[in-house]
Amino acid sequence: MALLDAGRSMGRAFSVRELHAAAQQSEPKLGLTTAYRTVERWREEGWAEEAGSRGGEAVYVLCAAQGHHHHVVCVDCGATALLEGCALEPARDSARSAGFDLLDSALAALPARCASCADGDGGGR
Amino acid sequence: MALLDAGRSMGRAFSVRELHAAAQQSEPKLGLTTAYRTVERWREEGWAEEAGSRGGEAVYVLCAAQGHHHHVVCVDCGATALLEGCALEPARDSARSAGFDLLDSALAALPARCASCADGDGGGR
DNA sequence: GCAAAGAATGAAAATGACTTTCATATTTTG
DNA sequence: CAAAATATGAAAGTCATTTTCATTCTTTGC
Repeated sequence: MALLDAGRSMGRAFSVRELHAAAQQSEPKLGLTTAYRTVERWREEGWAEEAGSRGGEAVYVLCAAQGHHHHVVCVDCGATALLEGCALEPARDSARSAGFDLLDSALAALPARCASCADGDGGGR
Repeated sequence: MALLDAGRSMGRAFSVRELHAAAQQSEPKLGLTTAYRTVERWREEGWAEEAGSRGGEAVYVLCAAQGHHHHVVCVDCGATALLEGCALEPARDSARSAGFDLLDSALAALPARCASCADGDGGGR
């Protein structure tokens, strides 16, 4: 599917509209509605995670790994990295002792800033 | 200000619309626009943090503490708790070694589920 | 093959949160 | 008290996301 190729080839977090634009280069008549529906399905099936929003649009990341893992996502340019190990365990313990269960699903993409965006490079995007 | 009273008295995360509805009980002609403007200002000034969204609406928490701290927020009922210590330091270190800086501002409210919502109580709200 | 049933698609319309605009009221300041 | 600055609300506008609905691909059984 053109959308999947497009998603993989951008290598960073993307909004549905960006994904749609990229996919249209190989599949010109692909509709925006389908892009929304497809990303939603990816999310339900665990292939993608919502990673906050940029400029009013929700952005998503394709999951590199299955199972328990966390990404870090640059809020400026969308660059991502996979975190090693379970860096959130201490937070989870702390939450548990307050009577809460951290939601891994919602924490799969941690907002951050990558080095080049921090430098004011403007990064990519 | 009626909005501040309303915010404090709900004791959980709230959307702008909920805050507006609550505040209107004591100030019937208060407009929704003002509620949006006020919450935005709270956020700029550090009195409130955005805590994700529920049902398409952004939700906010009033900050109990100033400075470095993290809340945990139930995505179902909006209940909140303040986490002790710097439970996110390990995650920050892990991110740093990948070349990213975690954004505290965006992580001030960690999505979770409180005990009563996990039990299927439906919690509050 | 081939027709009926089901799923996927896209264009256009609808929804709804949030923002802007603009004219009015309220506060500040001298 | 008048002039300037600021806050307010109603209505209109914006824009991402969803729905609707008619059409087009896929199945599946025969």
